[in-house]
Amino acid sequence: MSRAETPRRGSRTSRAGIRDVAAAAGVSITTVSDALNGKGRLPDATRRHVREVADRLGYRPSAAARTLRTGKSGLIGLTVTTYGDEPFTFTEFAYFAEMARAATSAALARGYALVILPATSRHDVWSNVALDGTVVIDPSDHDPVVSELVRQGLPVVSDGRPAGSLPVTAWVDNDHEAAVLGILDHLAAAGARRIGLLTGTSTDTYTNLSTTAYLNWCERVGQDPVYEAYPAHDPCAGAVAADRLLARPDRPDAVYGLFDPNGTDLLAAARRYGLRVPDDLLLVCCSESSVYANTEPPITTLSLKPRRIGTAVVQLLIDAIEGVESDQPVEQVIPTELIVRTSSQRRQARPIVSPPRSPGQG
Amino acid sequence: MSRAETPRRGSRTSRAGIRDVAAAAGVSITTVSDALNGKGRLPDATRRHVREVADRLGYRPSAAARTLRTGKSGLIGLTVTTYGDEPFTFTEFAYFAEMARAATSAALARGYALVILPATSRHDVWSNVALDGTVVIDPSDHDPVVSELVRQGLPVVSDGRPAGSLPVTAWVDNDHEAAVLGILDHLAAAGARRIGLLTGTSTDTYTNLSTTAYLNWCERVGQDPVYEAYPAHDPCAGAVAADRLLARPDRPDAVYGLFDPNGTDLLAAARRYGLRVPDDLLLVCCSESSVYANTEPPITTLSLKPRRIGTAVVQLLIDAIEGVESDQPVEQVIPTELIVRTSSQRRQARPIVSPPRSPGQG
DNA sequence: CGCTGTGTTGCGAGCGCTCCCGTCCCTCTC
DNA sequence: GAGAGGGACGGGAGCGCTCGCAACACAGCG
Repeated sequence: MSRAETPRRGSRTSRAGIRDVAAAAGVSITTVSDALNGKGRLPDATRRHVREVADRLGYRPSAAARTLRTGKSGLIGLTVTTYGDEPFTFTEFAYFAEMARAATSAALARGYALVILPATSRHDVWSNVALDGTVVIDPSDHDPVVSELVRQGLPVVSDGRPAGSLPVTAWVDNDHEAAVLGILDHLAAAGARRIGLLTGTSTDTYTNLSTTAYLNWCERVGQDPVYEAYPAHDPCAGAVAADRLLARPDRPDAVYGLFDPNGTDLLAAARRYGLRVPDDLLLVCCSESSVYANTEPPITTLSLKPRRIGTAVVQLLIDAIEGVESDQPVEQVIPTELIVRTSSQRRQARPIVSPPRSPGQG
Repeated sequence: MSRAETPRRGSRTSRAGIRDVAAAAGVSITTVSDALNGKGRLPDATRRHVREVADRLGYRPSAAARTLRTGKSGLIGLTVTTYGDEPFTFTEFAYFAEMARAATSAALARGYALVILPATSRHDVWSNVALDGTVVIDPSDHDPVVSELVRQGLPVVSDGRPAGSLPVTAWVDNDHEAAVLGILDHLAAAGARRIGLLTGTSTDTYTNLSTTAYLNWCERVGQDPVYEAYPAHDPCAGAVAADRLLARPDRPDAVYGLFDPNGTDLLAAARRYGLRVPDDLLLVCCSESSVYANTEPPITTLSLKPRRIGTAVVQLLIDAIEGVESDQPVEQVIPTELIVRTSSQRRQARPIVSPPRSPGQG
C-alpha cells in the first residue's frame, strides 16, 4: 500500500501493461494473468470482465517477459546450409521455398513462428534470439551449428538424413535410392539403353545417395555409368554440364538430372545437338517447378514432396519441444512422386508396346 | 551475504547464466555484462578474462532477458498477404523468394533476424513474438495487421506502395507504370500492332497500376485494349486465361503477362494455336525465373529486382528502428530491368530495319 | 462457536539480464 | 600530507510476466 498506487514513472507513455489492466479492472495482476490465459479457477464473470478491460486498453502481453518467465518463446529456427558465397540458396530451387512455406503454415497452426537463420553465422545472431528448437535443412557433415544447438539442449530436426553422426532429435527425408532406381527403371522401360546422370559435386547426402544409387543400378544392369557433375549452386554451370553430357562420345539416350534447373538445361542442350525429346533423348529431372508441365515437350519430374516434408519436420520438432523426449531419433521417410510427362515416354508407344530391350530384370 | 553464496536451486542443471560466469571469474555480474558487451570502462585484462571464462563455461546470454530489459529483440516480422485459402503464396512466384532472401541477408548483416508471419492471423501469434518492426509485402487496403502494428508504435515498411492511407513508416516499390509503358513501347518498336495483356483479377496495387498504365497507353496510341484477367493465385487459371486471350477474334500479335508463370502459359497457348514466337506473336512476361533464358524461344522478361527491394526495405526498417524517427514516410523507387530475349524481337529485324508502323510517337 | 471444505483472489519471488549510480582505492598535484 | 580526480568495479532496482502457495470469505457440520 505504500507506493503501489502511484502509476509508475512515465506511466502514460508506451503500451498498457498487465499492471494497468489489473488496476483498471480492480483485480490483482495474478487474476489478470489467469483470466487471460485461461488458468486458475475464476468465475466466468471475472474472466470476461478482465478480458474486456484488457482489450479496451489495447493490452498486449509482452512476449519477452512471457518468454523469460516460461522459458518458451514459440520461435523455431529455420536453417539452410550455405552454398558458395551466397548466404543460402533458399530459393534457387522451388523446393526450399515450398518446404519453408509448408513448415511456416504447420508451425503457425500450432502457435509457433519461424525465424530464418543461416547455418553459418556468428554466434551473436543465434544467441540473440530465443529459440525453442530448430529445423535444419540439409545439414552438412558435423555441422557446428547443430552440435552447438544440441549441446544447449535444444531439439533439432533435420530435413534430409544427417550425415556422419550428427545428433539430431529427429529427421525426415525421402528414400532417394528408391526414387532414383524407380526413375531408371522407368526410363529403361521406356526404351532407354544408356541412361546418363547429371549430378552435383557437393557432398551432401542427397547428391551422395542419388549418385550411389545410380552407380549401383548401372552395375546391376551392366551399363557403363555416364554422368557429369557440376557445382549445383552455380546456375550457369548446369547448362555447361548438360552440354558436356550430350557432347560425349558415349552420349546417353536418356538423362536424369538431379537438380531443378536441369530440365531446361538439358532441353536446351538437346536442341543444340539436334536431338528430339523424347524421340532421341528421354528426360527426367528432379523439380518442384510447374514450368515443366508447359515446356516443349513437357518434362517428367520427380517431386520430393517438400510440403509433406516441411509439415512433418515441424510436427516432429514441436512434438519434441512440447512432448515427451523420445530417447532415440525419430526418422520419417516421405515417398517421392514421379510425375510422368511426354519427355520420358517414347512417342505414344504404339508401334512397340513392350520396351525394346529391358535390361536385366531384378 | 545471507544466502547469496548458495548456488541457487538446481544449480548444475541447464545452461550457465551470467551469475555463474561472474562467480567463476571472481567478478560481479555487472562486470561480466560490461565485459561481454564492450561497455563500461574495464581494463582489457579483465575483459579478456571474463570473456575467456564465459566461453569456457559455454555461456550464452539469454535473449529473452536481454529483450525484456532493453526492449529490443532484434527480430523483424516478414509478412505476406494471403491469397485465396493458402496461408500465403510466398513461393508461387520466384519474386517473393528472392525478395525474402535478400531481406534476410540484409537483416542478418545488421544483426537482425526475420520472422515469417502471415498477414491474416489471430492476434495471439503476433503478440507471442517480440518484434522490433515489420516488413509487409504487398499490404492490402486498410490492412488490419498494419494498423495494429502502427498503433503499437512499431515501424512498418512495405514492399509495394501502400493502398489507401495505410500509415506505413516507409515503402519501397517499382515504378510499375513506367515499366509497363516501357514494355509496350518495346513491343511496338518490335513491330507489334495489337498488344494484349494478361492481368489479374485481384485489386492489389501492382495489378491496378499495371493495368491502368496499359489502358492509358492503349488510349494514347489509339489501340483497343485486349486483355484477359484471372485470379493470379490460381496456378491453373493462368493457362486458361492465356488460351482465352489467344482465342479471341481480335487476337493480339504481342502479349505482356503480368505474372511469373504467364511466359510458359502463353508459349503453350501459342503452340496450341500454331502461332510461332516471335514471328506471329511477341511475348514478354514479368518474372524473376531464370527458366525463361532457356525456353524455346527464350522469353523476354521484366525483372522487378526483388533483391534490391528486399535489401532496401530492410535497410529502411532498421534505420527507423535504430535511428531518428523521420516524420514523413520515406519512399523509395527501384528501377525495373527489361531482359530482352528472342520472344520480343522480330527475327533478326534485318529485312525491315525500322518497325513497320510506330504508333503515335510521344 | 470453532473447524473443515470449497471457491476466489492476491502476495511475492523470481526468470536473466542491463544500467544508473555509488563506492572504493590509487595516483597525482600543490 | 590532504584534497581532488579518475579508473575499476559492484549494488540493486527493475523489465513484465507466471505460478506456487497463502489468504480470505463463506457455507455447512458437529
